[in-house]
Order: sequence, then C-alpha cells, then structure tokens
Amino acid sequence: MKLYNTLTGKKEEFTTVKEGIINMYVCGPTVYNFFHIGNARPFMMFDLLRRYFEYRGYEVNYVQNFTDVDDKIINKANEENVSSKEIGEKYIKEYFKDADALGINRATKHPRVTENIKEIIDFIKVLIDKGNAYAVENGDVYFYTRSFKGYGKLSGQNIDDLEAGARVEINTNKKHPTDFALWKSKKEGEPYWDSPWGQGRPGWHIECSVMSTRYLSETIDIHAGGHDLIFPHHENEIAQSESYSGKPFAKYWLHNGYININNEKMSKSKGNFFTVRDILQEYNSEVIRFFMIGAQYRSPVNFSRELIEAAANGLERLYTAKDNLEFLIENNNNTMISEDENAKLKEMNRFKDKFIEAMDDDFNTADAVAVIFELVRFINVNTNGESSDEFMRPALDLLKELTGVLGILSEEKKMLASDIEILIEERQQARKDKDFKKSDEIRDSLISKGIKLEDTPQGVKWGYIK
RNA sequence: GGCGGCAUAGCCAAGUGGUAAGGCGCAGGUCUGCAAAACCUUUAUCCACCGGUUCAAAUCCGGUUGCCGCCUCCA
Repeated sequence: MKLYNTLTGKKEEFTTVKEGIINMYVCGPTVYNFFHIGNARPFMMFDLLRRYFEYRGYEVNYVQNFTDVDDKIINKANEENVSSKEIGEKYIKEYFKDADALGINRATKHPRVTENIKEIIDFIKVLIDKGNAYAVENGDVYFYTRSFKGYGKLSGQNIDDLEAGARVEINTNKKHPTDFALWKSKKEGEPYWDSPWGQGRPGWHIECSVMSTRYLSETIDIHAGGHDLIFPHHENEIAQSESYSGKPFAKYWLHNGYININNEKMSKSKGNFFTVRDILQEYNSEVIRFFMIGAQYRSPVNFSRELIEAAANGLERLYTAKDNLEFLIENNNNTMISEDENAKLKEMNRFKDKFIEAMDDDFNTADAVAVIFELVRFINVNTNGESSDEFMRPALDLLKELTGVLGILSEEKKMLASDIEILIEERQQARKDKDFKKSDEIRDSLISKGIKLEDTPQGVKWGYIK
C-alpha cells in the first residue's frame, strides 16, 4: 500500500512500526459548536482509512481527541453565561450525535484535554529540563523553537522566513517570534489548573503531543488532520514530541483537502459553512458519504446542492442494482450453475483486485467507486430470470463486501405494510383485466406514499423512492 | 514577501511516458399495456496557454496565465 506523506512530499510504501498494528492519531474537534461538512471530511475519511486497514487485516489503535479547553470555548461560555465545562460536555454529545448519524465509527479512544492536565504538565516539565522550553515571569511557558533544529521540516518553512513574515505583534516575553505557548497563565474568567508555573491552562499544540504519546506511543504510524493544521499545529507537535522523546513522532503525515464553497474554503470564521446537522435534515447520511468518497481525500472539493443531488443519483444506481439482484435471488428457482456462469464467476474476481489496487494507491476512493460501478454493470448485464442461485449469491456478496468497506449500501429494505400489499395485488388484477386506468391510479397513489413499482418478468418489484 | 496546491467533456472525477476510467446530466434506441429499471449507441482528435526533451507527453523539463490555501483561531 502506498500513502502520500506530507513530511516527504511523496507517495511512499506504507510500513508499520510494529508488524500488523497501526497506531493512528487524528486531530479532533474543538467542541464549541456543531461541526460543519468541512470538519466532517477528515473524521469520515480517516475513519474510512482505518476501516480499510482493518479490512486488510491490520489491528488499528485509533485515537481522536476532543479539545475542550480553548479560547473559542471560553468565549462561547461567557456569551451564554455557563461554564466552559458545560459547553464542552454539550458539544461532545452533539459531536457524537452527528458522527453516529454519518456512520463514523467511534475511535478506540476519544481523550479530552481536561483529562490530561497532569500529563501535560509533566510533559512540559521535561521540555523545560531539556532546554526546549522556558517559563517567563507572568507564568506563561513557551516552546523555544530555535532549540529544535528540525523546526519547519513538515511545512517546508524556514524559521528565518517565518520571523520575517511574522504577522503577529512581537510578544516581548518570547525569545523568538515563532515560539509558541505550552502553558498560558490564568486570566480572569478562564478555567485554570495549578502548575509549577502558577495557575493557568495548556496551550493548544501540547495536547496532541501528550495524548498521542499517552494513548498510543512515542512513535506512531500515522498522524492525520486537515490541510490547514500543517502549520503551525502539526509542525509544533513535531517540535514538542521529538524534543521530548528524541524519536520520530509520526512516520506518515496525512492531510485532507478542504471542502469549498464556490472554490473558497468553508470555515466558521467566513460563515460560508453548512453544518452536518442541517444537511442531514435534507439528505440521507449515505448520500453525504457517497459525495465524500467520490473524490480522493487530498483533493479539494466543492460542496453544492447540485453535487449532492448528483451523488444521490449515483448512489441510487447502486441501490437499484442491489435491490434487483436480491429480487432475482428471492424469486429464483434455478440452482444449477451453468458453465458460462462458472467462467463469469472467475472473471468477477478481477473487480475485487481492482478495488484493492485503487484503495492501496493512496486510498483512492474515487477509483474504488468506479470499480464498484463496473461491477454493477457486470452484474446487471449477466443476471436475469434464468440466472442460478450459485452465480447470483457470490455476486451479491462481492457487491456487499466492497460497498461495505466504503460504508455504503448498508440500508436494508423494510417489510411492506399489509394494506399496501393488498393494493399491489389489486393492481395486478386490474392489469390482468386490462383495466390500465385503474392500475395506473393505484401505482400513482403508491408513488405519493413513497413507494414505486416495477413490473418485471419475475413479478412486481417494489422499492422506496429516495 | 516566504512556503504549498490546483487547472481533464455541460457538471463531478480517475489517469504521472504508449495514445483519454467511472459517475451525473443530455439525446436516440431496445424492452414494457404505459411506465420504471436495465441494456445498447451517442456526448474530449484531445487534457489552461507557449516552448522544449522523446520514436512517443494530459503525464517529464522551462516559462506564462488563472484560481485556491498556509504563514493569525480554523478540518
């Protein structure tokens, strides 16, 4: 398997630190609001990558944190006149509600900053002892970026250029403009904890270094997150962690592209965002998933109603193929597999090979989806009322297997209500009697109830209108 | 100013040296009582532009243009 590694700027052959085990850390949300579709991309795509690893037989330890101490949370808490703790608790619950609805699996561990204060303080102590960090008079502690000679290796930034281009006002407490806070001294109206440097709270970057080390290991296999986290967040994590342990922090750095609105980054600060909560009011979660996997995770994608509609139509084609095949199997009475079918069955294996080849190439879900469409055409062309059970069942299994890896086509048909079954029978009688006016009326009335009918050589097939 | 990314049909999107996958949409056809679904056919002589390397380039090199992102909280 090959993965594009931001650290080297190349697609690299993927190898794990420990045989068969993958330690993977994904930067999670700051919990002060509902998350938007752009935030959802890394959560969904990296969860999918995890599932694919599992499909390929790896054991995956997957950690995704919650940042529950932060300026934005504090502001929100002050606005609403509640504690930051309450805000954090609330939006962690809301996160799970949306993530569950999107079919994103729970991580192995979802640690919170507030559960790691002691560990953070201990980590900072080590950095100070090693000369990589320093405390200043007011109780702030900064990381000394000059002390880490690899600083800039992830983002390709040069520390001197950064200094020259620094847009922030020079903080006179800091030795160097790129130095960043590990610990922030207490301010009025903010949550705080006791520390050797006085009361205060952790800075943003330190949490991921600490939790990654605590819940996974000093050198992890994969660290992932949005493209915008490369600098400074991930650069700073590397500086902290590698100074701390003297070992490489993460072997592979994966960054997803943005979801844009009219080619511009969707972001909370710009206000051009759609929350997952709102989109789910209108579209099925698998439609959103299908939209996401339609592009390779690193490429930027636009989000719009037209594109979601197109995704919904494409997904519909896959569901129809599955429904049709299940219908044929249910109404099948041919158990003898033919010679031709035997040959076709062998031919069918190539779809699985192609699927894996696509996914192994830097997790190319767009190509993998194309393979599924090819499989669907193959199934549509090669199955009919004469097909045997022994041919159709493996075909259905393969379709379910591949779509299952991507988390789509998981919805099963429900049973029909008996009054509707009666209507369908009445319509069949009307058709026999050539009373097409009546049969069309019944069909129309069912459509208004969200049920569509198809007349096939094997009898009437029904389905829900998306 | 520093660093980085992108540009493929009406739309979305694969494709990193061998002559343009797949999907949505559109049109025509087969099937059907009519539909629906499915299938068949059609939809890029060409991959932003210019130049170069090569027997051969969307793919490599140089340049130009346009768009986007990071350098400040941000997936």
